[in-house]
Amino acid sequence: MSDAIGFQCRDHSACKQTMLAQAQDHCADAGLRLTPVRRRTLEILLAEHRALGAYDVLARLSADGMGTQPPVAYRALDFLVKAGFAHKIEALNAYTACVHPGHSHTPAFLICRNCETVAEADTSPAEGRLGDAARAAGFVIERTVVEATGLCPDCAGVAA
Amino acid sequence: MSDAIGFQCRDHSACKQTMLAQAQDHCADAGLRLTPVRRRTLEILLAEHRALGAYDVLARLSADGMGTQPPVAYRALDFLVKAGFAHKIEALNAYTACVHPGHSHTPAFLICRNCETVAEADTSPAEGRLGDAARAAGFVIERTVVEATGLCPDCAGVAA
DNA sequence: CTCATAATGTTATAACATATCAATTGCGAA
DNA sequence: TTCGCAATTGATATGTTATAACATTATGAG
Repeated sequence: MSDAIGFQCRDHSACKQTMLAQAQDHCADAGLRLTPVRRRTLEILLAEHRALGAYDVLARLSADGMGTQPPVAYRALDFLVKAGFAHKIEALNAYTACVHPGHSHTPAFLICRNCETVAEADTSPAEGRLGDAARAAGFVIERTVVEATGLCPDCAGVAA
Repeated sequence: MSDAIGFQCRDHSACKQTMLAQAQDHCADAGLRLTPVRRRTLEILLAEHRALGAYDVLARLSADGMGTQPPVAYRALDFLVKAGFAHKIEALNAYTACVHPGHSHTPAFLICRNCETVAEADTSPAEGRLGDAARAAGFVIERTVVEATGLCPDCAGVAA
C-alpha cells in the first residue's frame, strides 16, 4: 500500500476492500468487535476520500435502517477512532477513514478546500518542528493534530 | 519578546499590556477599529494563557454589560482572529490571544490537558515535515492547524 | 445457564455557530 | 453641515455538533 497520499487513489474499490479486511483482522487479533453498525460506519467513511460529519454518517446509517439517533453515529465513530480505523479532522469537525491503519498514529492531513478530498500523509509531526518546539519548552506531547488546508494537485492544476 | 512559549510567562500584567498596546497600534496603522467590545474581548482572552469558548467569552462580556447574544462574541472573536490578535484552537473549539502578533501567522500550539495552559510556539509548520509531505504530493498549503496536547513542564514535573 | 460486560436504543439537552434583518454609528465627500 | 455609504452593533431565530443518562438487549466466559 504505497498510497501514502489519498489524492492518487485510482482503484478505490480495492482500497476499500483492503481497509475493511485489515480492520476485520485487527479486531479479531485485538478482541474488538466489528459489529454491523461499526462495520457499516467504516464502509460509509471508506466510500470516499473525504471527511463526513457525524450527522452525515448518521443519515446514511439511518437510510440503512441502522439507527436514527446521534449517539448511534458518535459511538461507532468513537470506536473506529479509538481502534485506529478512522480519524477526526478537527478543522472540519468531521471524520475520515484511516488509509494506513497500524502505521503512524500521529497522522497529518491535507484537506482540499475545493474538492474536499482528505489525504493522510505518513509523517510523524511529533518528530519534526513541533517536536523540537515541545522539547525546547519541556512539553510532553501525547497527541497531535496536524492539518493543512489548501488545494490538492488536481484542483491546483485547474486553477493554474 | 523571548516568551516564545507561554508556559514561562512570569510577568503577566506586562504581557497583557504589551499585547493590548500592539493591537492598538496595529489597528491604527491598518485602519481597523478596536471598538470597546473588541478591546474587551481581547482583554478577556489575555487574562490567562488559556483558551476560552465563545460562550465563556460571551458570559464575561455580558457581565460587563456588553451584549448577551452569541453573535456579539463570535463577531468580536472573528475580528481578532482575522486581525491576527487571537487564534482559534480547533481541538478545543476555543479561542486564545495571540502572544506574538505580527510574527509567524502559521502558529503551532502546545495545550496542557491538566492545567489547560495554551502556549504558542513560534515555528513554521508549513516549512517542516508537513511542508515536505505537501510538496511531495503536489498539495498547495493555504492554512495549517498544528496543535499538540499533552503535559506542560509544570504538570509533567508534578506527575514525575 | 447465568452472570457480568459490552453494545445498542431512546430521550433529552448541552455546547458551538451562523443567517438574517433592523438600528445605529463613524466618517469622508459634497 | 449634512448627506450618504459602509462598518458595526442589536436582536431574533435557527442550524449544527456533541454528550449525559438510563433502559434494554446481545455476547461470551465460566
